[in-house]
Amino acid sequence: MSMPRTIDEIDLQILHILQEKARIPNAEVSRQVGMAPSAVLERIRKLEEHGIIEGYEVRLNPVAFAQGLAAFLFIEVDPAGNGQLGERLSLVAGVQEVHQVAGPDGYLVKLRAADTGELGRILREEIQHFPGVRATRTQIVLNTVKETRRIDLDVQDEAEP
Amino acid sequence: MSMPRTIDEIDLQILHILQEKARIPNAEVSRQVGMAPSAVLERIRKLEEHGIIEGYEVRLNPVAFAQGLAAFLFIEVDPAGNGQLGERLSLVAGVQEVHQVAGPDGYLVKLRAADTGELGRILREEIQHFPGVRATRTQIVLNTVKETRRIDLDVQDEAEP
DNA sequence: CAATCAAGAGAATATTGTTCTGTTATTATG
DNA sequence: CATAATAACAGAACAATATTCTCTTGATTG
Repeated sequence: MSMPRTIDEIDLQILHILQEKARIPNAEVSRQVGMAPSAVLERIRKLEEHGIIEGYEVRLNPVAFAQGLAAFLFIEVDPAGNGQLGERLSLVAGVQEVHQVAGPDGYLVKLRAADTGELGRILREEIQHFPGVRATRTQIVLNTVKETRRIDLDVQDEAEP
Repeated sequence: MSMPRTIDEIDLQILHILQEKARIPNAEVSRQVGMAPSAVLERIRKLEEHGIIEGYEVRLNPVAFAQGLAAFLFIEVDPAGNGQLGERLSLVAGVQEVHQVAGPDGYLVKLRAADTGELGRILREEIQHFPGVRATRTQIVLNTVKETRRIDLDVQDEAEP
């Protein structure tokens, strides 16, 4: 039996194209990488099966949905930590990211709201009452220089998840 | 002259479908919202033209590209602020987000690296030498509970950008 | 009450997605 | 070694989709 092939140059080309514009037609990708559509399709399917491609997303303009304000919260937790806190935080309206972090211990939360009024309300009326929350530090985003999920496709090793 | 229509229920349905799975065929979207493909295509194009849809992205597994470690840096800046710092930070390998924040003033940076060794190297050999950097605080992500860019499509008002 | 325009249905056609088959190169395996 | 198994791909065939066009409708406006 032979191994299922690792990520090669052509895979990287395909992924690079998809990172630029994920809704591009398969036939167009084939043209750009110089292979038959069937071959490209097979590669993309394998990348999906192996969990290297996790999904495809549309990027929406937050301003158009009254979510123009971004903020990061650092939430310091009680020593007798509540295990459900992360889950509860992730359900709050506008919360896009919840990470458990070290140094110092706590949660880092990224959220979006319409304005500072709404942000304050969420903090005061929701998050600060969650059990396990000892203190919160809020950092409001004044200006976003970069915001992406792209991965540099040159420095890669491969490893199946 | 009549106005170019605001975001309505059908637009929200379409955007919701695309947020789930952006590479879904147009014809399938039409079926799900009960409209002709031509009509859905026109709507999607307008959403793109108006900047409500900003683009389509593939989501890759960071582990497959030796970017399994995530960290947030808070970078405190010199009072005599250097205007280029944000740009420089955004060019560092692995950096996915750079936000200028208030309270206290500085930059919040999200970056990915293979491991703590590489992270340390980036901090020591690159970021800490950038002019304008006074101090950095590093928070390493132990566990990510949620990480998305989706927007809740129910609480929306509409507003063209 | 036309004239104008946005919005969409439906048909026509260009293009693409997907499956299938055959070929080649590579790798196990007896 | 020989040969069986497998991965990877091209190319063709067909199914499905994307896209354009035309026509209709309903709303708005001068």
